[in-house]
Amino acid sequence: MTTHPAPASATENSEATGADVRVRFCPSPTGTPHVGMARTALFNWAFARHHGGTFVFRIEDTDAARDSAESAEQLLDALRWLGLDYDEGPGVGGPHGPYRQSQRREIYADVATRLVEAGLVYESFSTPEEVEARHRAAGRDPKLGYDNHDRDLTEEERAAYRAEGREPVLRLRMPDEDITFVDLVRGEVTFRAGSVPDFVVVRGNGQPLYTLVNPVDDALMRITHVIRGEDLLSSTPRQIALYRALVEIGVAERVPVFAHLPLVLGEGSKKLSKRDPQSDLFLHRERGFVREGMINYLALLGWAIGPDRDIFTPEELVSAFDVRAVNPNPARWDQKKAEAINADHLRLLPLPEFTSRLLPVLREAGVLGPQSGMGELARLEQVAELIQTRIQVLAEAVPLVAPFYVRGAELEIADEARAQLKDDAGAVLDAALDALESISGAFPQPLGGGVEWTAARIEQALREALVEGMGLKPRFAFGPLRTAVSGQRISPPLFESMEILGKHETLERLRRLRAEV
RNA sequence: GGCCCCGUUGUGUAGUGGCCUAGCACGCCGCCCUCUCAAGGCGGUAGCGCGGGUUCGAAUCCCGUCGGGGCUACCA
Repeated sequence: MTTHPAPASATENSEATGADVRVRFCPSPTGTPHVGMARTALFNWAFARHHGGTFVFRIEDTDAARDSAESAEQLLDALRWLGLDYDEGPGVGGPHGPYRQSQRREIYADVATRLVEAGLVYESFSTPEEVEARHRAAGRDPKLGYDNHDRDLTEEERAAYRAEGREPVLRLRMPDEDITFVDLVRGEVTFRAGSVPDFVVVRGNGQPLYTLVNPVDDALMRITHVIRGEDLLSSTPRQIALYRALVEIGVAERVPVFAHLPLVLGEGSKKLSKRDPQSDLFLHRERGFVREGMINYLALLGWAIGPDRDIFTPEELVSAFDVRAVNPNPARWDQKKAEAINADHLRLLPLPEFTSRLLPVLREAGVLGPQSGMGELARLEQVAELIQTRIQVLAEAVPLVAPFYVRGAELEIADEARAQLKDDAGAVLDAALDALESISGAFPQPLGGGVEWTAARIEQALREALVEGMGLKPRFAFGPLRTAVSGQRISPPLFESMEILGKHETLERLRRLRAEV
């Protein structure tokens, strides 16, 4: 853990440390939610909640060509699923709204005008081709980027360009000095003077760009800490420069504190791409990640709660989270570890809760109908108890639970289960049938007693008949029964399954397989 | 190419000069338990990128080097 000193200057950096902390999550609605994005949201949320501060959600939909309403809807869905509640944002409002950038055009236009009037931003007419040509002519690398050529154009020169029909972009004049800031994750970071060219803040058509809009909104929304991905680290000097300009014209109070989170990598040390299915948050949800498991694993991508521990609840994350303790090195998405963490959380759920998490998954899979009666739900809880330690993600419950919700006659016997049957399968089934017939299938009596069809009783009878009676090894004795009862090679515990199914159903399944061998 | 970031077992991490013959978790391997599969228990595998320094002592500090990554738009 590295702890960095508090920022020195009050005007350059926020001193907020308590309830005055304000952070934001501000994705642009392009595509489906990404796990890296989810982690960024999570850390911002945890930081705000830890300090008792404010978590702002803002939608950066300034790119009409790529943004979509469906994507914005998915963002909301993702935050809702993870339980990352925000204090200000779309739907809940707040004192600094609106919280969709597409509704803030006038604000940006106004700020741009003031920036121009203050001489902090200037009109630039150069085309990329002209810039490159000048670099070549001067013997410089043509890929250097903008050359600050239009910084000091005279009124006449500008008029001449306009006469050609050119529409200028607006560029921010970068300061002629090193830009240094203290990153909460990385410590002091310095960008050399002159390494960042003057950049465009407003397009030729008057549309403001991210480079303007993002810091302007952060300033107006009084954001104190900017916590975001490392991919934005290199744009920080530009934002600081713009921030200083905003302070100068009275739009911003101060430059916020920055914290750049490590990237989330995919296989082979490349940034986890949106194309990679593992990056899709909803695919994991569909697989049966629960919110607690996803949050836990996401938090582990760059942060640790303690030396000998990695399972914790969202509440524990909030109370322990410290962005300064986030590791700066990139983290790889490890599906196996993610599922193992999720499995731990499944086991931590109280049985009734675990059962109700299973419900939508089973309905979606068609195992259960859209409506369930009391009896069906009661049985589900019994089955759930048997599988709670047997699955890592909810979707894995489907094949284990399905056999309990079909009638014996419709039970499909899987090939691999049938393949395990030996020559003695018929004899084993006969003996089992015989042994089980003698057990009463009576339902439990209210005052106790009458309960004979229990796992313990079933096991006892079967062991006597097959293991002791026929001299079979348990594994071979019960194999055919498992195939008959579940139709699967792998199933929840056999005797408990029989108990849940009841005597009638159990015997029917045994008889049915008996007839086929 | 330029600018910036990063470098502890396969993966995620603990580690802030002696507690480190480097801890934990996932993975993998083996054993135990066992009606299958899990869970659980026990054990094993594997790491400080490299080279110099500073120091009585370095994973920890410094320098260099190598490697990986990000950004380099009138996208965000």
